[in-house]
Amino acid sequence: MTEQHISLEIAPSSGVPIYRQIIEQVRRMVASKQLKPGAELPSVRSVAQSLAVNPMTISKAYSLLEAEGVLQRQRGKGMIVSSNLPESQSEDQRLHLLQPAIEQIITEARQLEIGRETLLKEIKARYKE
Amino acid sequence: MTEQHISLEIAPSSGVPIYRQIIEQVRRMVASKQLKPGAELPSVRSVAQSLAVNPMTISKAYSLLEAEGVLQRQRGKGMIVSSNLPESQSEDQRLHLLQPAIEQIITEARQLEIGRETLLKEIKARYKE
DNA sequence: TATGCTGTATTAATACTATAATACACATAG
DNA sequence: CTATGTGTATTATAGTATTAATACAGCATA
Repeated sequence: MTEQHISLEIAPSSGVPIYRQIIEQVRRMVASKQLKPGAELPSVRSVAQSLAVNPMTISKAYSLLEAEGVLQRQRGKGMIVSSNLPESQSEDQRLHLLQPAIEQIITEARQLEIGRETLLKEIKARYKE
Repeated sequence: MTEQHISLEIAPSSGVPIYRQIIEQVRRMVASKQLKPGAELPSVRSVAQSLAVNPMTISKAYSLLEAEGVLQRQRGKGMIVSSNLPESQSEDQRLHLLQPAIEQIITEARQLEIGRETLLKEIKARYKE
């Protein structure tokens, strides 16, 4: 079964549609090779159950990821990460996927008049690796 | 007229409803006193025009902010920042409003396997104050 | 008083998001 | 073959988001 045990999460009150939150998470995990080409994704029904959402919502996310080329469908089995993906993502390329979040947090910090050093200090404190 | 010249922005492709983006920005500017109690907000129609959006969408945001107590309506004139707001927001309190964005960017960085130092360096480079 | 500015209400239409309950074709393990 | 597991399609329903075109009441001022 090769359980990858990846965990998908949603922020119910964020305003971002559930299927989009799923898509973005899978995209990031594929880009970082936490999900390698050929890896199986958890089934639509299991994700739906653990997130307490409708299976069709997860199916929609998977379908769009398939259309995007990130996933491949295996009839009767499940979804796997595409085997023919653009070459290994360098850290610079992955950083590109993080840009929107960086722009967002800087905008919010500016509007809150929270200076750069305070922001950096806060992230340093919260980001345990 | 006391033009405050505050600028509201939206990210059309973010999935977050426009009226929620407006609400969050105003909340932050009020918390940081960039919008002080009594300050006039730009009119529904002017914001709608500059964002190329329907006036009712902005009106909805303003109405919800009024219900929340952040804004007060002046019939026939416009919206102003409430005069009886909870006392001055300390930086700690403002930092609280930033927590969701911090959680979000750390989650994304982890999924992209971008380490703390890389993240900090990138923010430092982008945040010019 | 007339003009022009506020926010808002109304009605209608459209689109998107999500849920629920079924059903189907396919694959695989027993 | 049977049972169970894939993803997906269908139909119906609901709530939300957004737009459009009007209209109205209140305020300010020339």
